Amino acid sequence: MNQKVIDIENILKSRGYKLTESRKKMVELFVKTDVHLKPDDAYQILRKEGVSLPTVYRNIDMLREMGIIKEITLENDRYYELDLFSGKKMHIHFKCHKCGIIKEYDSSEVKRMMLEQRDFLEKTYGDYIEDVSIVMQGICETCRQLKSQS
Amino acid sequence: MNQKVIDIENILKSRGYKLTESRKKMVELFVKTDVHLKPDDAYQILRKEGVSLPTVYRNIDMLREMGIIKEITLENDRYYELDLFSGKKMHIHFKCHKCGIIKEYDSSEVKRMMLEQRDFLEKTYGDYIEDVSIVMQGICETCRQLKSQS
DNA sequence: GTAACTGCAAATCCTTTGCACTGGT
DNA sequence: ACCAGTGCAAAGGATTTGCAGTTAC
Repeated sequence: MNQKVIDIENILKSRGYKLTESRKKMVELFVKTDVHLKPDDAYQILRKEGVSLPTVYRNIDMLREMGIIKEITLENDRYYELDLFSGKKMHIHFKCHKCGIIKEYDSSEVKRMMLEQRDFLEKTYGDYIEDVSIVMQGICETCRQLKSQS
Repeated sequence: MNQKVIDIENILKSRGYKLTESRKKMVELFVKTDVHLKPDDAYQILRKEGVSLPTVYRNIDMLREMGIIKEITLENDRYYELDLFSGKKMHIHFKCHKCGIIKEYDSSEVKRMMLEQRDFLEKTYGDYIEDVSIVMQGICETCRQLKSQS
């Protein structure tokens, strides 16, 4: 079994949570997919294994409070994704408002710059910044090409 | 009357929209407050002038499509604020998860860096980025001080 | 005059909750 | 055996929609 899954399960147990079937399945799902899922996305997959919607929501809340997954909000939708092993990971998402695709920019260059910005802002404003989420919107490469053909 | 209000009204008229009472009042509200408002915040103010909730939503959508206001999503809440005269304005918001206060970082230094990043990402990934919204979360200065006292 | 706009009420969608039952320790 | 965790059904809150009446042009 995946080591991350085992680690997370141990964390849950050590904090007094029960390792139920639904929780195991949810943890596996988040580790396996490793991308943003809406609660209903997770439900559509987990329902096949007999997990109910309220349980999906309840366990999302629990995993979030434990810092195992994190929330990203884009427009009216909330997404969740694995966060535990990401350290001070920065989330830089792009959403195309033609086709709606969401992708994550994983550029170390940008992350490095963003870290500098964070430190600068902390110094300037005195706030303690735990989390940075950047959402960019526009038109993705694919849609741009479609556009120029028509 | 405020010049911005007049400008926006002219834009709406020129695009074939009717300048109804509710729209005038909404435009004035967004220009006057110049901060993020939830749909219901706007409604609580505008209802006193006889504007209904569905109309608030419908006109928010319309003003957004016209690029006059823009949406910011923080956790489960959607906020809207004036965007027309902001050019390629970057929105950098900070939310304290102790007291819930939301403030905008208005640092030209960070905006300059963010512009570089945007250009870099456009080149790297080929997407056309129209809009950048950065949400930082953590603990604000005030709450940090309260914490250290206790 | 007429098409766009509005208010009202109802529908819809996402999320949460109450409660009795079940499963993990 | 106990209490956290679950499914179900129902409640709740935000947003959207259908429709008949109204207003700006």
